[in-house]
Amino acid sequence: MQQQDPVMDTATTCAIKGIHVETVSYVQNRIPDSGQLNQLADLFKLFGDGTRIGILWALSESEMCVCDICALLQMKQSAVSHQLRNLKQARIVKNRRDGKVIYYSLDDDHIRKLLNLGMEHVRETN
Amino acid sequence: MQQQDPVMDTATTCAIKGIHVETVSYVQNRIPDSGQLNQLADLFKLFGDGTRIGILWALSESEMCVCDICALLQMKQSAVSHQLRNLKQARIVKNRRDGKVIYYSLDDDHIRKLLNLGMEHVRETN
DNA sequence: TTAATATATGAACATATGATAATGTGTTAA
DNA sequence: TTAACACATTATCATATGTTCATATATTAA
Repeated sequence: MQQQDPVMDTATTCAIKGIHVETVSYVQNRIPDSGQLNQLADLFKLFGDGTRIGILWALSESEMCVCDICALLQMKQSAVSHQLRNLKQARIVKNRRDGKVIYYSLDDDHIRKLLNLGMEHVRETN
Repeated sequence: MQQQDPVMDTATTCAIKGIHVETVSYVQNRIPDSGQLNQLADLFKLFGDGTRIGILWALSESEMCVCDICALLQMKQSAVSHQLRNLKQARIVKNRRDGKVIYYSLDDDHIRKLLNLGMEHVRETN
């Protein structure tokens, strides 16, 4: 995109007149539809909590059962179970049953990549 | 990690007795400290909102001023400004002033990679 | 200096979210 | 079948979060 001067445009919802019409339409044609953007936001939302990130990072190291995670992260079983449910609904984790025990693991290798890429950014901004 | 049988352990915070001691200590040695995990969660939290994802994706296509974003996403100037502030504090976006206009852009190429990687996952789970 | 524009900020409010307690479900072993 | 265990679910509550309205700040042009 090249630089443009702001121009007058009366057809905006916000109270402001000077928008860069070319930029806006350029971006409009390249941005995903709001459905996909919301799905993407919902995915990241699940990464946006300290305890869930703990669970995910743990599962990226090894398959674990619910009470292993409780012990590791010092959380109540109920809280862990609730979060695992959220993560499973979004297909971020999967599970298998072996007798009374249910083992959880990451569903997809994208998850591991996202964790690592995010951590790279965190470590660089320190 | 090899499979282990659950064992009895009375020193757990949750009410459950059968944890895989080896797994838990294995993971405990590999998981980042809670400070870093929280920083990582805070980063992803900012990606976990539809309007912010819209802003970020837009900025990944082109530098834009505040009112361009308002027009593009049909949002109030105030709402956009608040979110840009959050994104800037986390060094996810940066800005430059040119007269009365302030142009925003992504601060870092990690951001673009995270967006793309996340979208890959979204598209595959559909 | 004053008016107009672009953006930022503060307070208030409604909604979303995560943790908890209590209870329910499913599995195994006695 | 009964008890014990691992996990899931429901309801509730306190807190976090995003948007809005009103107003403040900064820059430019007249």
